Amino acid sequence: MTNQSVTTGKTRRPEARPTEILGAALELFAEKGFSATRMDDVAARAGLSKAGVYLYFRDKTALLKALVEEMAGANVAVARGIVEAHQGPVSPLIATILGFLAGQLRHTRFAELVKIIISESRAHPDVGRLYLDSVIGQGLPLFEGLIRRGIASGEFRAVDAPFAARAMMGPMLLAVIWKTVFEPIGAEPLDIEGFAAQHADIFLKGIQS
Amino acid sequence: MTNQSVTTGKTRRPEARPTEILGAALELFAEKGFSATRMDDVAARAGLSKAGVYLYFRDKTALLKALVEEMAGANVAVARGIVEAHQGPVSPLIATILGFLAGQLRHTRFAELVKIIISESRAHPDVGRLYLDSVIGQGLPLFEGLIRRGIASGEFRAVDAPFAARAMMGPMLLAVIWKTVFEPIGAEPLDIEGFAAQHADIFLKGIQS
DNA sequence: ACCCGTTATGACTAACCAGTCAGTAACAAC
DNA sequence: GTTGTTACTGACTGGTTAGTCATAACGGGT
Repeated sequence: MTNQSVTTGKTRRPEARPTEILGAALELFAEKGFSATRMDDVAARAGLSKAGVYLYFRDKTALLKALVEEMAGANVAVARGIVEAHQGPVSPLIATILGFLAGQLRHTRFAELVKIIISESRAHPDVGRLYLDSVIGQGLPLFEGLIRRGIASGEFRAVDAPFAARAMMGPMLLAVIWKTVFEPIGAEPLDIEGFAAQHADIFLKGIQS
Repeated sequence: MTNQSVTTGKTRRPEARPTEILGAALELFAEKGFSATRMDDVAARAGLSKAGVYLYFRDKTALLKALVEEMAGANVAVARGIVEAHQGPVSPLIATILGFLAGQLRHTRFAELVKIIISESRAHPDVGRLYLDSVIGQGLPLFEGLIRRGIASGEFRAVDAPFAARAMMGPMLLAVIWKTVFEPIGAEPLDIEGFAAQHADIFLKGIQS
């Protein structure tokens, strides 16, 4: 509307900046890790100067927080919607969720982001807490509820719901670490979707009544 | 034999140094993380000067490598011994191994070390590779073999052994991350042994034929 | 044509820390 | 004692980089 000027380097496009900067940051964080990424790099890839980045984000950490909020927020909302809308036996839903998660790990930067949070949470506890509150604190109760539903309906035997929910997520975390830590240094690639399917199969048989 | 002088600060004790330095390093790495630990800190806690540390270890990385070799080497050897000596049905052995691992996570710095390897493997790929070769590369085949044994004897159904072995370890990795990443920033503590037991129960029922 | 607020930048600073090196203290041998 | 060797240290260097600031370009409004 307002600004139809050329897309050349030096033009100013205030509204587009934050998105561009976050895009650049996400790419670089995923490629090189958080601490190895210099603010100059982010700026360069976003097409402005380092000082320019600081017009839109207070901190290097603010970049990471924004990325976590963005990705986490979206995913949790989707998951909550699916879970709450679902009727009938929960087993297929659990399998679906695990498959969906596997797809997310393959096709988005979700895995890399989780790995960064794990690596940086000692140096940046607020980021860790943000993830703990907005992803784990939302997601785990959702899964616990699902398992409780299954127990109540007689579909599952009486396992400990918090433990079971964590056991359900464990292998997905392993997939994250495998992909982001060990594949880059030479481990043979893991077929995440196949793995998730096999895990769902074992897990569901394991809690079936 | 040779050196019976006083144990005062400035005396020289060449034989004891490496152990003392590694001990200090392990404590500090576990407390503050690898990059946040300064060589001066390690030196101070070990009771000598920073330059002194460099008489015994080439690098900061060399400290980490030595720690990984030490802890990993020991654990894998034990596991291999137990697995190879075992006769009869493998289910109880798998439960035992998971319980043993849970104990190790609670009572040693194993979890912290794993977390550090995960965090630092981008900046120090040789450490990552060392762990990949000496722990994962040794441990996983061991568990895969166990599962194959169970399948062959009719104890387990025909699951994919590599996937199943990873599904078996996934929740233990989650315990590592929970303890070292989220508990320090305020997550409620996880009863690792209870969790491991519940997981073993689910997992074994899940692969039973 | 000229403002003037907004958007942008180059150049700088301040802090941090792994790793080095020239030199010192302790001990052993004689 | 004196000398040679080993164990050790204080003080320094060099490289790195997040965040700042004074100054410049832009462009819409009049």
